[in-house]
Amino acid sequence: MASSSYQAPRGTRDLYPENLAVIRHLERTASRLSRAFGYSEIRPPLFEETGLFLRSLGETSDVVSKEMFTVPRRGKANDASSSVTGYTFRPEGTAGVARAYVNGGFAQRAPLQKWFYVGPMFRYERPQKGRERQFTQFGIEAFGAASPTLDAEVVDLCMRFFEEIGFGDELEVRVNTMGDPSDRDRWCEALRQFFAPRVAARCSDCQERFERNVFRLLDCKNKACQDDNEGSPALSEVLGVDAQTHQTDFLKALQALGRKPVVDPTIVRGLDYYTRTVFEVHYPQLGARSALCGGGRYDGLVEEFGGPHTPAVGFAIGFTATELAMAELGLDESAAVQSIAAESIPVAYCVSITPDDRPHALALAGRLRTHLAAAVVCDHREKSPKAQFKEANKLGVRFVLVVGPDERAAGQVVVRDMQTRDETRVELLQIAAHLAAATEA
RNA sequence: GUGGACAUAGCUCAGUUGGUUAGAGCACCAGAUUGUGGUUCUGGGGGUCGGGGGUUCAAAUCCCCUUGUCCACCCCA
Repeated sequence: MASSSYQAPRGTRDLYPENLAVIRHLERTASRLSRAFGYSEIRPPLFEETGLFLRSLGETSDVVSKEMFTVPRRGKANDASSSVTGYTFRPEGTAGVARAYVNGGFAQRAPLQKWFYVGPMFRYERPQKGRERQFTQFGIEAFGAASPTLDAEVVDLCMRFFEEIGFGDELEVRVNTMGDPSDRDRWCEALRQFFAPRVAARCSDCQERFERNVFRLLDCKNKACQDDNEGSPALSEVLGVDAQTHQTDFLKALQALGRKPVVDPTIVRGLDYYTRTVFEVHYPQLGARSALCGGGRYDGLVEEFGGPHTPAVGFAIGFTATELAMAELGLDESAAVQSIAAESIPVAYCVSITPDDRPHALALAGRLRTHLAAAVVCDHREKSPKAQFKEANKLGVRFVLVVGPDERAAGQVVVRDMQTRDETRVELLQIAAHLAAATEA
């Protein structure tokens, strides 16, 4: 189908100029909002030692067990003195950022760090609606504070992001707690004891989950399995006092911020590092892939990476699903997006009448570029004057500058305003000032 | 990894029970008397009908294989 025999790798897409305005809007909003909340940008590498992700995400997680883009280490592959077996393109941002936090010595010299990042992530998955092998995430990570008010502020920042993009009441924040590690261990044990005698009667997926991650038995969509969940031990039964207090204070703080979270016990994040607060933001109309954002607290991760015990909380927003939701709500054509698209429209097109005029039109464009903020272009395809006007119109250019034999003889240029169709003759030396003034008005 | 649908021009798609040089709209390029745009009119370029094999006098159309895409499951942003 394509004229080229090469195609973009499965699960990736080319972002052409015409599609980039929406993405830029998301990037700029992320950056502006993060700074407003006191977060600074961090850029860790796009790939890390494979072991980093094994350690942080958990070897049984789907991400690690079947979705990693990994390249083997070259040369010293058999070097037993090195623990590095290979490198993996980051499937998520938290692990790399936490590693950078430890390596930078922040835990000792300035424990409180609030960081954000925007960039590509990679997962070797079967692509489908809202899911790609290379996708972009905007994430924030706040280290060094254990207070539930920080959890609430993080959720607020997340919601503010969507509000700035133009979302309204369509979004839903769902929150839950995973407890502290000891709570989770107790809960896990209780669940295993509860389900061990009955797992054989459940669906094949659940048999898998029982071995891999018992928590997931709880959100199985199979009706029979849901019924079977009746009477299973709840985390709240084994939740420690500290984690419990954290959760109630977190909810209070959210209310103080005017947020109305839905407490949803089925939110059990798939990654090992979460503790206490977990949350997701959903756009329910999106169906299968309705989660736009996932996040939570991970108080043990920094320690896991060799740093001192450091509480931390963060989230990641996926642009792919966000773009889909935006398109559904018409937000991809918002004034903000259109104004970004307009940035790449040239302000002027220098038309040459005869072949002899071409070098002069080219030179005029060149001179104007140093004086004007917006782009100035001219023809390079030997088009007729009429065709040049057509192209200028197609580009949406505001002014056409006509360079012909008459104008050259007079040391002037005809400036045509494509909106009003007014034409005025302007001295060569005053064109930049003329255009600047006309653009202001 | 499992299942389903689809694959014709740059894009969106027609193509009747297999039958002559495969079409439309949009886009692109060029014209419609003298140096000027958005409408209209005329003309033009562009397709190994995803690829390979088979059935047939004849295949875009039927069969097999292959590659790719989309959708869903698992799981996740």
